Amino acid sequence: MNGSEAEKDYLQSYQPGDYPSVALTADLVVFAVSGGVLQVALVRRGSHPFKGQLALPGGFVGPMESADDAAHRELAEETGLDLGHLPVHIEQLATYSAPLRDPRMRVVSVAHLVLLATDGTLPDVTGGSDAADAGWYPVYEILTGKRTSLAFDHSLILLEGLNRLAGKMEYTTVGSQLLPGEFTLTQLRTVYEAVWNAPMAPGNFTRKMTPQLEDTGKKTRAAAGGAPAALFRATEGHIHPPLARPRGQ
Amino acid sequence: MNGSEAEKDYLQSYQPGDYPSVALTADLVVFAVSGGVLQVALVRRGSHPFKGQLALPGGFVGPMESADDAAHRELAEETGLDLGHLPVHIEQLATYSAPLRDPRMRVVSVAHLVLLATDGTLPDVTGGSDAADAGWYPVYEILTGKRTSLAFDHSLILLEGLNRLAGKMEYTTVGSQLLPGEFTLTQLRTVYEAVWNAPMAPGNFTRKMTPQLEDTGKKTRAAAGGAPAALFRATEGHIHPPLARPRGQ
DNA sequence: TAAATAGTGTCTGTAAGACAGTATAAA
DNA sequence: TTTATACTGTCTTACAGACACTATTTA
Repeated sequence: MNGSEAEKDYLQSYQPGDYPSVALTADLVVFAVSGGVLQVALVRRGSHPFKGQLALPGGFVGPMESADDAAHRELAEETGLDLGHLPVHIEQLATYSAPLRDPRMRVVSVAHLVLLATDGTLPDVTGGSDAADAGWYPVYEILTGKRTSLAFDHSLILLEGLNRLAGKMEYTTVGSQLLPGEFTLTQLRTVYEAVWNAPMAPGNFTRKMTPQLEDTGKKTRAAAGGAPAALFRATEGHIHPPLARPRGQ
Repeated sequence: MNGSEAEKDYLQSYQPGDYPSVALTADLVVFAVSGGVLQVALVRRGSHPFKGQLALPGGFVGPMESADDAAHRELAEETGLDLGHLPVHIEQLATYSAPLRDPRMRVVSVAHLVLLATDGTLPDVTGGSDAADAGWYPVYEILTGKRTSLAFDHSLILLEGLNRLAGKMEYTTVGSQLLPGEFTLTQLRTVYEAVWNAPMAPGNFTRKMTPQLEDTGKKTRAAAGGAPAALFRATEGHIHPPLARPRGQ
C-alpha cells in the first residue's frame, strides 16, 4: 500500500487490513537512588531475540488502555508495588518506531520515565514471564558499557531517559520524586549528585534550593555526628534561574 | 486477551491476532512566523468525524517507515516543499494513545514539532486528499478559542507543541530555525515575541543573544530609516543562564 | 535635517560561586 | 572533647533589567 492510498482510506472509512498496523508496547525507564548511585530497573531476557541480555521492563498496551495506562499497569506488575500507596512520578519520554528495531515484527514502543521514591532501600523487581531474573543496575556503569549492552534499542532509550531527568532537574524539583515525601537538603543533594554524577557544594546547594521547598518545621534525629537537619516537602515551583549543572559530565 | 497472555506471546513467538494492534499516524504541528505572529498549518476536514473542523496535518506511518520518516514525508506532501532545499527542524513531541480519541478505530498518533524557516512569506499548504482546504492560522487565536476548536485531541497537541517550543527557546537558539540561514537580531527578537506573545527589550536582547550566535560579518541593506543590521548564523550552544521569559503569559 | 532603527554604555540590584565560620548533637 | 554534619555569613564577580545615548542610514 502506498501513501496516497493510505490517506484515502483514512479519509473515508477504515477497512481492516487497508492500513498498516503495529503492535504497541509501553517500555519503562525506572530510576531510583540507592547508596548515592542512580539505579535503573532491568530484566534479563529469557528468550530470543537478545536472549540472556538485559532489557527495560515493558509489555503490550491493551486494547482499551492508553500507553500511559499500560505504563502504570506494567510498573505494578514488574515491581509488585501497590502504586496507590507509593508516590511515583511517571511521564512519557519518547516513542521508538524504527521498522526493524524488533527483528520478529513491527513493534512500536512508547517509553516512559518513572521515578521511584525510596529511602535508599530498593523494592524487588519481579520481572515478567519473559524475564529469567530482574533487578537494579547502576545507570552510569550500564551506559559506559562496563557491563553488556542492552537488548533492542534500549541503551538509547536509557540514555535519553537519563538526559531527560538530568536536564529537568536543572529547572524543577522533580528530583525530589526520588525521595520520600519529607526529606533533608542533604538527601536531595545526594539525588542530584547521583543523577548528575558530579559533586555539589553543600552550602550553595542549600541556599539555592531552600526557597524552592516547603519547610515542614520538623527536624531529623541526627545521625552519627552532625546536627539534625530540617525536613522539607517538594513544591511545584520552577527554579529560575536554573541550578547550574557542573561541567564535564 | 489479558495482560499475561500478551506477555507470553511477546516472549515466545508472534502470532497475528494474538496481540493488540493499532493504526499509527504521524501528526504535524508546523509552526512559522509571519507578520510578527506565530502561525500553525491546519487542514479542514472533508469527512466525518469532525467534518468541516480544522485539524493538524498528518497521515499513516507506512510499513517500512519510522514515525519520524513519515513526518518528513507528510510534511513534503502537505506543503509541497522540497525539504532537501529548505531548512526544516523536526522533532518528536509526544504520542497520543487514548483508546477512544478517534471514534472510528484505535489510532495512535506520534505528534511532531516542525519549525519552518521563512522570510515572512508562508508557503502554500496543499492539504491531503482528506482536506477540503488548508492554510495558516494564528496560534494564539486558535488556542484562545476565538475560532472553532480543533478536531480530535488536536487542540491539546497544539498547546503542548507551543509549550515545547516556548520552553526550549529559553535555553537554546532553536527559534532561529524559524528564520533563514542568516538573520538579524531584530528578526530573531520578532520570533521570540511571536512565540512568547510578549514584547522584549531590544537592547538587552541584543546583549544576551549576541555571544550565542555566529557573526557572518555581513550587514543588511537598511530598511526605510534606521541603520543596517549585522547578519548572524545560528550555533548549537545552549544559553546559560537561560533567557528570562516575560511573566504573565 | 528629520525620522527610524541598530547597537553600546552606564547604573543598580540580585545572586552565584568560593569558602570561612558557627551551631548542633552523637560517640 | 572530639568529630561529623548542618547551616549561615561574607566577599567577589557576573550579569540581568532599565534606560539613556550614539551611530548609521533612508526619505
